[in-house]
Amino acid sequence: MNLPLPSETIFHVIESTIKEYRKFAQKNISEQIQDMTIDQGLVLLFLNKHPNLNQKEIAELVFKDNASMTRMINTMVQKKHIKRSINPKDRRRYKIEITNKGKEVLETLPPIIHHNRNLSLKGITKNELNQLEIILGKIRTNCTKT
Amino acid sequence: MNLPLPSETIFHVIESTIKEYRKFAQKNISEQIQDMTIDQGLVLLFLNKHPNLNQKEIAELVFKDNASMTRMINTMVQKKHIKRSINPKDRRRYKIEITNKGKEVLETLPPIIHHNRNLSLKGITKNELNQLEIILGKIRTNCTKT
DNA sequence: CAAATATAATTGATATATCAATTATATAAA
DNA sequence: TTTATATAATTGATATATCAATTATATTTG
Repeated sequence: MNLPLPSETIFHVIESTIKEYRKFAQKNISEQIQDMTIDQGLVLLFLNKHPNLNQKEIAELVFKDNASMTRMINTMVQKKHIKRSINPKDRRRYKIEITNKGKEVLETLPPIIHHNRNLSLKGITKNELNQLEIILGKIRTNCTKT
Repeated sequence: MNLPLPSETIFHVIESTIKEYRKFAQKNISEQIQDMTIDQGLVLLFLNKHPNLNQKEIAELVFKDNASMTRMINTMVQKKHIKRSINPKDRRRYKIEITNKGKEVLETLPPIIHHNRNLSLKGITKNELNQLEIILGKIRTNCTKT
């Protein structure tokens, strides 16, 4: 069987792209905010917009599993960016709240992220973005529906 | 600043696609081979095609850093899929060789991987793949050259 | 209602990711 | 040739990824 090497496939290109973006974005965040990962930043952004998300829902939004999310939330609580409190309506799930310190950090994030997205998408047309989304969507569907 | 949520961006789509593909591919591998990760499989494929790769070069091909690669090679050595030996021409780098056991596993990999790629790219035209590659390439370049 | 099932979160074990520091060897420059 | 610099790999520390098992609480069903 003449199997192309992994490095010759589209998956390699996809992986390489998202990894470079993450490196790039992380570097720009680290230059302005100490001890903040991209994913922790994303969690703050999601919580800010949707304060009633529980851990499971946040996990899904940032592509983590529940176990990873538990530990990630732990470190964010340690850093006092968020706090956990029991949700009396359903004692299985926590209520996650952004602290004042978390809110301060949150203030500084949007311009950095905006800048990251802008630079990394420079020169790419709306139409190309649409194409990208459609094609990737097909691949994703193939993987989940098969 | 009205920043779109991360889940509304193209990066979310890219990340989601590659993660679903990895899940899908890992599931199909695990069904046939015990205790084998995608990345370990990729390392075997690369080594098979290019036997003179050192750890640093392999790392680059599978998007790991050197530290991760050291540990990954450790576990692959433990599992007796590969072995390390000193390279007399340059005693800083190891010679990595696939063992007979590694070769046996390697035999079973290509059909599985072929199947994974085929299914996940089903219904996607050559032209779409080209588009995908070009657009992602632009993003990647923006991230590395900025 | 009581038993069975489902859900959210945690924990343990092991692997991998990441950064900084270190070791050993090779190569370049004074 | 000695010194300085560069390279390949390792190690330590901490965070995250993943799977399986467990706990606590809710919900469904008989």
